[in-house]
Amino acid sequence: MLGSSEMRRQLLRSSALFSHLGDKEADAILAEARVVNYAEGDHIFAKGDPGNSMMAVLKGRVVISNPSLDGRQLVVTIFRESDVFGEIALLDGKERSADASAATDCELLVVPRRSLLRLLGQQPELCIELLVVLCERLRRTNEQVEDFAFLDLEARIAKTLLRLTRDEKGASSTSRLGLKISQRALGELVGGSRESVNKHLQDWKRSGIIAIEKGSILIRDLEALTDLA
Amino acid sequence: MLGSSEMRRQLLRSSALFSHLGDKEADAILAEARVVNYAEGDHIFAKGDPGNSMMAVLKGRVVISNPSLDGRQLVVTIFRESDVFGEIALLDGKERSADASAATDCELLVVPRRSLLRLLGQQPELCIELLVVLCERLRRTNEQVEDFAFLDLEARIAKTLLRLTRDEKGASSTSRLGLKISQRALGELVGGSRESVNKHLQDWKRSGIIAIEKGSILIRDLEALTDLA
DNA sequence: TGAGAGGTGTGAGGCGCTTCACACCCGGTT
DNA sequence: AACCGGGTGTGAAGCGCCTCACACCTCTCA
Repeated sequence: MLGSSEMRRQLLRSSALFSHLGDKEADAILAEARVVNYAEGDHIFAKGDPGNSMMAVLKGRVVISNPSLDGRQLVVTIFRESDVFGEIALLDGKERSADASAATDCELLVVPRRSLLRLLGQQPELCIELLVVLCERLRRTNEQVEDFAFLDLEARIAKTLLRLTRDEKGASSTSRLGLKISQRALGELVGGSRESVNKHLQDWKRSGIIAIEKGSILIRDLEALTDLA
Repeated sequence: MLGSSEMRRQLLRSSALFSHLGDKEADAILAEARVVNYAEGDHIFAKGDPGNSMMAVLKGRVVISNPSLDGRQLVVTIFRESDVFGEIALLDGKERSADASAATDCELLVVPRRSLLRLLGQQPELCIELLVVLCERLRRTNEQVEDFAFLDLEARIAKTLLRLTRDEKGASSTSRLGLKISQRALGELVGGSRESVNKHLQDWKRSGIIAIEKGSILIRDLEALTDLA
């Protein structure tokens, strides 16, 4: 257990937000943060909950989604290792603005509101780092609004398909661009029905743009897909 | 001109973001900021421009909109006195993410990137203030995504109608809730066509929810409108 | 082995919204 | 006067997407 404290620092710094922290600051956060495990499907927090903590993903996937009155759902984002989420409610002290649940088994670092606020007051650098994270978030969300306003379902599917394969296979060296996702889940990502998603995928399969095998989607003509988006 | 420096500080502090600044800090910003005037309809910046400044609205209205390829437009927000905008591009140093133009004659305080960044590093309080502003922005944008995903055009019109009257007449004491806006502009706000907007307004007029006179929309049954949204 | 759950494929019908087309009204211009 | 541009009102046609309904496939579990 001797190396444990250094290991924990490394863990913390694997998140973009905390990557520039010195040992002292890292320890300050770690002293008050807890590591929590969730099993696939677990509820992490719900829209409307008081937001008194922020999370960093250490392992696994977390989906952020918005419930609608009639039971439908819109998946807003999927967070992975080294991402940080839940900052909004934490910063302004209001309610959580969306649901979060574990898409896979996962491990989260939970930072309580108080600790982080105190640290932000002392660490302008961390503060600026967080500003940048929020800016990125804002750009993505703005783009989402734009997409809903201007793009039809087909284009939105194409776009998110590309995005998903991009950051899924980011560093890995898979020769073929493949993607394993249920059509219902894809529908929730793009704000469409499962049936409509299926129909577009079938169209694309017929034109040779994609192939579907074993519940996985393979992209055969990346260029054509990019044109659609 | 003796009182000018104190007046200028007051001007700066009228923006929520800068309201807690001390004299020294206020002067530091003011020394490098310029006041610029725009006439109604003027272009302030365009999507894709390099973002090397941030603006605070001192007088007038600024519309932030997103252009689409086919010439349509979506109005994202309308900023007014004491609002701040353009922080995103400033903070991450990338391109402007939307168009900005003057909805009325207006007066803006333009803060250059360098000055603000330097100040942010020295002033944790300002930094946190800015974080809060960004959080609010994010919440609004998230809600917009939600609205596009779940609400039909009618509900979106109802909602923005309510919002517009709310913050238009915020402090003023107009007995009747009225609103002067062209139906085309309303369409751009809600992401719909001018014709569709008109048809819904006519429906509402027939049911006595609103009245239309002289190009102005009067809300007669606020409750009914709230139900629709 | 059979039942049930969850994912997939596909057609019919319907609703909401867009586009197009046109008519009307008003205020300003020449 | 005649004329224009901009805002408004309205109907017809069409398309995109949704819902509903149903068939099929595969995996898991009793």
